Amino acid sequence: MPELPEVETTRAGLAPHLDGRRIAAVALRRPDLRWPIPPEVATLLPGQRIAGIRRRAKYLLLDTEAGSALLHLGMSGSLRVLAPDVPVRAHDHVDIALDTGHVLRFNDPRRFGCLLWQPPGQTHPLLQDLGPEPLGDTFDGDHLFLASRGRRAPVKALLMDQRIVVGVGNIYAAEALFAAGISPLREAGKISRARYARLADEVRRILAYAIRRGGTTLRDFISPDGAPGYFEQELSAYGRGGAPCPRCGAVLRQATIAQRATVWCPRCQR
DNA sequence: CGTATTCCCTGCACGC
DNA sequence: TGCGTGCAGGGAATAC
Repeated sequence: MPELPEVETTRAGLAPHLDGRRIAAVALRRPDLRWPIPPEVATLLPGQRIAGIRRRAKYLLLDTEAGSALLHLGMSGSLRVLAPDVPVRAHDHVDIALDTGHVLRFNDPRRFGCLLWQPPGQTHPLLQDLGPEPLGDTFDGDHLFLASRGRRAPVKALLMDQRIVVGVGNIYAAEALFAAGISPLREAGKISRARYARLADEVRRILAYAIRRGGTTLRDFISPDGAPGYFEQELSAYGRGGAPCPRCGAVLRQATIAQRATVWCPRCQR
């Protein structure tokens, strides 16, 4: 499923095919994904030149002078640049045809994704309250430490709160907490500054690594497939409940924390 | 305000 | 083989 590294990899893969191109046509096969697709997407985008494609958190913004298309891949969405003769498949909800003849196609079986509109100079409400980028300059251990004071929720919930820091989903929260040796159950407000420094470092390291890996397998976006490059066998904790801890061999525990399946090592993570 | 719960949707892995 | 069931997930909406 697309997490921040997959979204960033998607952005990087699409950019060479989209930058500077003119949009020839927009085809909406479905009027809604998670929310209704606003009319501007179909009425304003055709004829526009693509100034660039940006990422903010797990959102992608396709910028034009008329405004920006705001996309989220949800958990099953994908964007591909395809040759014009590639047949439409199930769940191919939106086509954005380019002047090159290629088509930017949005496929999303579960429709947790969205396609919305952001007028020029405005910030969409969905982007309004987002926290800092984990790979940006303003995210570090002190940020987590200060944001966590007074919080009684488990640290895993804090880490996945997009108002605190963006882009850390269930997989990377589990992996970062494992790497930092912090129990996901620990009360966020009771964790030391030093331990948050370690956690922030691990978040950055793991996300950066995953982006590097994704980048190697998603190079060619003009192709019918291309799976995300973060392979399951590289995960230490996520999805491995009941299996031995890769560091100490103890049986990894699994429980539901903040409504999400969570795996951790009861010996390594305190 | 912070925290917990519910819901959206479909594909897939199960068990019978 | 085919059915039913439960689960997965981001994050907004809702409830406390």
